[in-house]
Amino acid sequence: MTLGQAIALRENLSVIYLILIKRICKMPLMNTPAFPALADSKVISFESIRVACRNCTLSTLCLPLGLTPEDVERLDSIVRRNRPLHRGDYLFQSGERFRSLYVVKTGSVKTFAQSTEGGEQVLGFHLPGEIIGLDAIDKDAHVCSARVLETSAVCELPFSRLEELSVTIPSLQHQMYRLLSKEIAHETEMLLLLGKKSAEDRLATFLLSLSQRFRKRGLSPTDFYLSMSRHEIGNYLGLAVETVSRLFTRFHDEGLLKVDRKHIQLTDLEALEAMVSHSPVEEYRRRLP
Amino acid sequence: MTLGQAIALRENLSVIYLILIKRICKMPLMNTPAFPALADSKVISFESIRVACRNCTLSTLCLPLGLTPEDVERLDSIVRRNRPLHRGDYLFQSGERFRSLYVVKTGSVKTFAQSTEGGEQVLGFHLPGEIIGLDAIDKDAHVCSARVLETSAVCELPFSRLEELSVTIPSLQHQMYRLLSKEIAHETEMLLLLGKKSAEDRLATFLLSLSQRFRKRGLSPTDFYLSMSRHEIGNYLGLAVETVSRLFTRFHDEGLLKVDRKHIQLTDLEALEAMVSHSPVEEYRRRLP
DNA sequence: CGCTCGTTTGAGTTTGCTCAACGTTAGTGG
DNA sequence: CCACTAACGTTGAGCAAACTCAAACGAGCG
Repeated sequence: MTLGQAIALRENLSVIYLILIKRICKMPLMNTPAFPALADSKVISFESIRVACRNCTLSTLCLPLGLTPEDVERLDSIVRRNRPLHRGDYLFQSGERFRSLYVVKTGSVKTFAQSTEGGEQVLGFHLPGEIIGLDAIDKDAHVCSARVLETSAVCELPFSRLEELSVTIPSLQHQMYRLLSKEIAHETEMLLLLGKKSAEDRLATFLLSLSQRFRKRGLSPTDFYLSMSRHEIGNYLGLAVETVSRLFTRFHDEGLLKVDRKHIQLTDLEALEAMVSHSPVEEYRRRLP
Repeated sequence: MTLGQAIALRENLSVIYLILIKRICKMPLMNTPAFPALADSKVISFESIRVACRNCTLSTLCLPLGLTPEDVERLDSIVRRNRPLHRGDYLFQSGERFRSLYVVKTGSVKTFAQSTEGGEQVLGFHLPGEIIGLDAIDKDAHVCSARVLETSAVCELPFSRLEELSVTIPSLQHQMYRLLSKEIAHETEMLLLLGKKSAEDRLATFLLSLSQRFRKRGLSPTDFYLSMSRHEIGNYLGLAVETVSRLFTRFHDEGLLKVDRKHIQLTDLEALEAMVSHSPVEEYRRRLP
């Protein structure tokens, strides 16, 4: 049971067999304290992931933010909701013609760039509500690849249609600008991370970033499962696998967190936050609601 | 005499005293093989940097790309051309309210983020035609600071007006999307650089990037002056000053380049390119015109 | 001329990498 | 259902790339 599936369950399926789920997942249900009481006898239907934008709880994170109901409807009409993808499936590969942006609906996706030596740099892990493919607009071709880390549902937004639509909906255009800008600002933070921070600082920052993103999605910020491997974390943070492993062990020993394979419990958020260096801007925002 | 000034001279001033310039700059004029014959007797007028977009040779690099003459005219009407800035002047500082995007017209600008420890991460060096401030749209506040590295002219584009305009000019909107996307793709490359590459690879990549950007601007790709200090280069590349210095010395000894203070001559581009690891996408693009 | 800043060079240190071994998990196929 | 295997994760030892500290030099500026 991973984050994406938990969200799928909570947000999109009205009725399921909890017990069935538990057996499928072979681990306790995480992040589902508010799981609705279950009574009926229907089995998971992956068709039900095809939720309209107006009913999607991710709409506050995704593109529809600030749009009128009518405009959301128009946006909804261009969204393609394909069948769920499975671990390892590609959303797109580097070099492919750019056609669509993708929004993670449930599950998680990693993006990565490849270099000639076969070397791979993980560029990001994308959680529900996050948009993928923005870097492909300029060259009209994907400059990185994207594969799903676990069974995931993804909305597809044909970019040409999105662009047409944004011509007629100024607030959508604004939202697009914000989205693109947010991505730039985020990568900027990553540059600071990779350029200046220590291994310890990097992992702490990574965990806190996940924590905050889970919180935004109404999930536990202190208790979650990682959908990516140690290798992928290390690659993302510019560290060797061994270093990541050792750091997890050390953090564990220092009482900062509990770690059991992919299951993470942040037991001392304060200490973890004290460990990372913040930018003054982040600092300022922290004091706001 | 630095790049920016050379461009200013070539592109914006119809008549100047070459000798006067030489004295001011106290070094030979670089990158000005096509310098127009000079005859008249007018002194530099910094007012003349106020070139309309339609006459600006940077328009192929900057926003007007692909716009009709009428639309360029409309874009031109919102551009503010302020007086030149001098070394160390701020375009904006982190935390400031976001009002405008800036396009370097002549000279060069560095952007950098600050962390609580007073640590500074240089995010980029911006040459003529390059746009600054795209990361501020989302939060409506600047998340990094920008200061000019040498006397520079900068066009200011009030973003609210630009946004209004882009609603009515679809090709401008498209251009904006491309621009934002390009920035993301560029930072992606930087992530790969900082995450995976060796010190040697980083400096080589940096020099080649400069080289290519100079070439695009019609300047010598092999003979140029750096407007930034070793310290700033090191900071940008995630290296210590000493490492940068040592690498320059080593590259020099290996016959890859000649370096005298800020004056760089790349004598063996091939070898330099062989040194850096390319992404398959870059590889593919390289084979195209 | 003397000051400061930027750069270079050397010496020693350290962080995080590489290599290697081993235990564990999960996926596969009989 | 279980055995097998490949991938993943942890741990240790040694190493090296790049950092820090220190000092000297040169350029540029008042």
